[in-house]
Amino acid sequence: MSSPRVRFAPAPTGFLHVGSARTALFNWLFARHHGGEMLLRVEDTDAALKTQAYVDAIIEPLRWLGLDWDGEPCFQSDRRDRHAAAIEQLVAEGAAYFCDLTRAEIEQRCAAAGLPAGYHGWSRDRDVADGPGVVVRFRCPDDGATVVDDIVRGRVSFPNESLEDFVIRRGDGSPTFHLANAVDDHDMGITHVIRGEDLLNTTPRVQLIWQALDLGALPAYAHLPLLVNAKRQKLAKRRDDVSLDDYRARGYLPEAMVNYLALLGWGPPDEVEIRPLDEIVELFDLDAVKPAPAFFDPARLDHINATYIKALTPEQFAARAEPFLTGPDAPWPPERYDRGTVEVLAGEIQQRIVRLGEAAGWIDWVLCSDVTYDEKAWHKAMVKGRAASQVLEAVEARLAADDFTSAERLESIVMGVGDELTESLGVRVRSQAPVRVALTGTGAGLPLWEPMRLLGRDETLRRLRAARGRL
RNA sequence: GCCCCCAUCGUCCAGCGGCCUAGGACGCCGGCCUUUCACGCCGGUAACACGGGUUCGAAUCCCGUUGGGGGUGCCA
Repeated sequence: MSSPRVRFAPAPTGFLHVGSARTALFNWLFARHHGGEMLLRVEDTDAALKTQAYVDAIIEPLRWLGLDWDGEPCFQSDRRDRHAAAIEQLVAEGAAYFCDLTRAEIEQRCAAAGLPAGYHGWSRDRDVADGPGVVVRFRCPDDGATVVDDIVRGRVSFPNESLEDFVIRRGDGSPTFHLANAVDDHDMGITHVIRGEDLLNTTPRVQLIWQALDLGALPAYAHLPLLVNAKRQKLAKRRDDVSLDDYRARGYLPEAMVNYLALLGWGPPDEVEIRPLDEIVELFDLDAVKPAPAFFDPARLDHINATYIKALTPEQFAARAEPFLTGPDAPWPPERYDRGTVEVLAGEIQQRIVRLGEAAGWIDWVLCSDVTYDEKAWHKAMVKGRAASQVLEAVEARLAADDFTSAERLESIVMGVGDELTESLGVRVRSQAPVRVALTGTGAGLPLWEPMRLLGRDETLRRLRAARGRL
């Protein structure tokens, strides 16, 4: 294939939808795989949508994902003159006509004529004059069929009689997206239109406009399977978790998100699913995309994200987790945060978290100055647990004599107390549980030894004494 | 209502007429490891929606049924 050119054409809606992100990704993968170009076109035919905030809401998530585009972003609203000229041409040639009917009037006419709801070409022969509030409608053929050749779906045929004369220019003079789409795709030299299946039904309209304008060869089309929720409905803003930025904020890694998104509707032939992007670029192609809708499965995303987090080096992890460990939501005073501490504990944290946002919950006891006891854990280890008081007393005494330079030694000291008490009392004594509750306030968490060394002798002893005093 | 799309384990993907006693991954269940929680490792569970064709042979091709979804705007 000779250097294709594709475009990602989102409508500015205030955020980037995961479904849009997947569309952007597939366009990008296709372009990169074939050494072509991907352009970014903001579909703001409704010019009110062209604000910097709306545009940033698209661009920033794309950058975060690592998807780049060629040239400057293009705005449909900047091309009003070109669209107006195309509309004028269609009217002049009789391919489109003016209409001044309101929705209510259209319904009345349907009812009066005993026809089902719809447009039925009501103004075709009314010779409406152009003016404020008057729309332009495209005259669709009454018979025959419009065929869409789709890379993912094959040939899809739409009977023209099922197409209504649709609006190509609104009452306020702005073009609708069908018109703008055809004109812009042509003018930008787009060779492949890759978008969601929800737009498949609009394609005959765009093609009809294309032909009426005599724009030459049509681009190839590929309609990607929809991303759906657990109930198999199209992912929607109102009911589903669809904002890409929200995923970022919770601590999903962009490379994990991209990897997961690539797997919805496509799979590598060798079945290796978690892999670097450059390999995906190499393996990806549109003819391997499946037509069936795909469930956006948070559990699978979690697994992939967790896998990527585990693969980070301690330094990388500490750097990437930092935004989640500093800032106003951090549970510890800012001056107690220390990246070095995170690096030392990174490996242990990485194997326990799914999202970066969970990191704080595993190390708060190391960075906070006070311990908050979980009462259930306290009861289990200190009240029901065997010989808690003796364990704490012995551990405290032996730790007082240690210099806290070796986590390994700290471990053997604490575990040794348990073993000795087990021996002398003749029952199994677990020394770790009461020490853990004393130091961390909870019954489960990171291995204690390295954090103890980091905490230092004074703080460790202070916490042990505090717990003993509470018994 | 009308138009369009879709149909392999619960989920995502492999399979593109014989290699299929249908493969991998997630999830789930069980075991091992472990003086916390996890990770890791091992094992198990589970699908070609149904009915007709075509063919020596069908998960793979065709038709129908059923089921699901999308569209049906002066949104995109």
